[in-house]
Amino acid sequence: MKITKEQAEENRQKLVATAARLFGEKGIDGVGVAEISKAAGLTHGALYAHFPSKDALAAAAMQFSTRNAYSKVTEHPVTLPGLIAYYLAPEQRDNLATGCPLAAAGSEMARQDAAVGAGYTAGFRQMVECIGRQLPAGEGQREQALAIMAALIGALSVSRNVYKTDPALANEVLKSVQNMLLKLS
Amino acid sequence: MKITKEQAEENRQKLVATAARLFGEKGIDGVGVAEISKAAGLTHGALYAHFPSKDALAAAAMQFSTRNAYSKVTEHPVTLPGLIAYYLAPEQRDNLATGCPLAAAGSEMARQDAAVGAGYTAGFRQMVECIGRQLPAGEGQREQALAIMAALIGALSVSRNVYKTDPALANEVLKSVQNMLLKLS
DNA sequence: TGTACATCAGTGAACGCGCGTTCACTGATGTAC
DNA sequence: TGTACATCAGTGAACGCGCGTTCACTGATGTAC
Repeated sequence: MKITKEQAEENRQKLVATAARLFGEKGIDGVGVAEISKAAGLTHGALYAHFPSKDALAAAAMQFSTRNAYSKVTEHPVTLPGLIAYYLAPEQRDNLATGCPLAAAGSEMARQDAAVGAGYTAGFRQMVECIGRQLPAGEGQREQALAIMAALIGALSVSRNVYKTDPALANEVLKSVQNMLLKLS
Repeated sequence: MKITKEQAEENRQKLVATAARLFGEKGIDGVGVAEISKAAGLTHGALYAHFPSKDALAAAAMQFSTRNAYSKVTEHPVTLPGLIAYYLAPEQRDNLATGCPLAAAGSEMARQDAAVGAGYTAGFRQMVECIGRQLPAGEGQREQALAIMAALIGALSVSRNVYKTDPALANEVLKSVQNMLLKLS
């Protein structure tokens, strides 16, 4: 049963958004095409009408996630302390689905399709530039922005990894990195 | 064909060491029991004579990895700048197999068996204490150690994720975090 | 020390299952006349 | 505007494959006598 072009485009976007959410929650290798399609209200066959493979969908989902995360960070007037506090809030840690995909990705990028890794890198660069704009111009500006972004990602990642075993430690990690980064700026 | 107790114990250790290496390289969900057993010179059936499940093996491998990483860091007299430089050397990034399991784990701990997560947390605590010992005693000692360890893990993780797409950026990340941490101490 | 036998680490075929992908088919949409 | 037909998004059964796990079996080891 063919449907309108508008409906088809809507379905495509639903697939990407659903995939982005589920990949964030369970990792790319942790969700199957059947689960994604079903959650988007379609069958897996339909997915292959829009994307040639799961890898292609993963690449689209990564772009979607990073664009989303970036616009969420920049939609309000940003200050660096505000950005750090927002990024390291416990709610960010507990919200894998729509949180920052750079932290959710863990180390699995190395094992993914090249296009997915490229999306990650592009998203990382964008965030680094955003942070750089909040720093005083000068020689160490870009370097400091890189270090801050890496520390933010590390804090969120570690906090998530220890959370199940030791929630108090997970909170300590977030707080510690936040204090370290605030002292720097 | 039964073998000596010594040989059996040796096989068990070989299984754990091989699993630790392969899990580090490809992630726990990225390697099968058949591949691990074969690489250890056994069949998958033998694995189940030593461990009740793949999860149990993963937990043993995580303990093995963290113990290994810790002793590698502490076997030489440690200074904080030396530890940071060692941890953030490009060789560390390129060596997934025997590198720090805390960084290799990415964010996949949340989806693993509780025992594996507990091993991660124990390893993290141990490293934090090791760093803390190099810091001046005082109120912020533990907090600073936590932040440094999280930043180290983030740097390595991000560097690995962007490496395939942009090796120069990957090196910049390591260097930036190293400089940031050295300035602190 | 020599013999009979129980133990159990290791083998390899088999299990059910979920994976990513393919494909013949459907039928409303969009188009050509 | 009305009719005939090509298009193609979506369906759902089927594919081969690798996964974690089970199990009947093997045979040298370790032990009891």
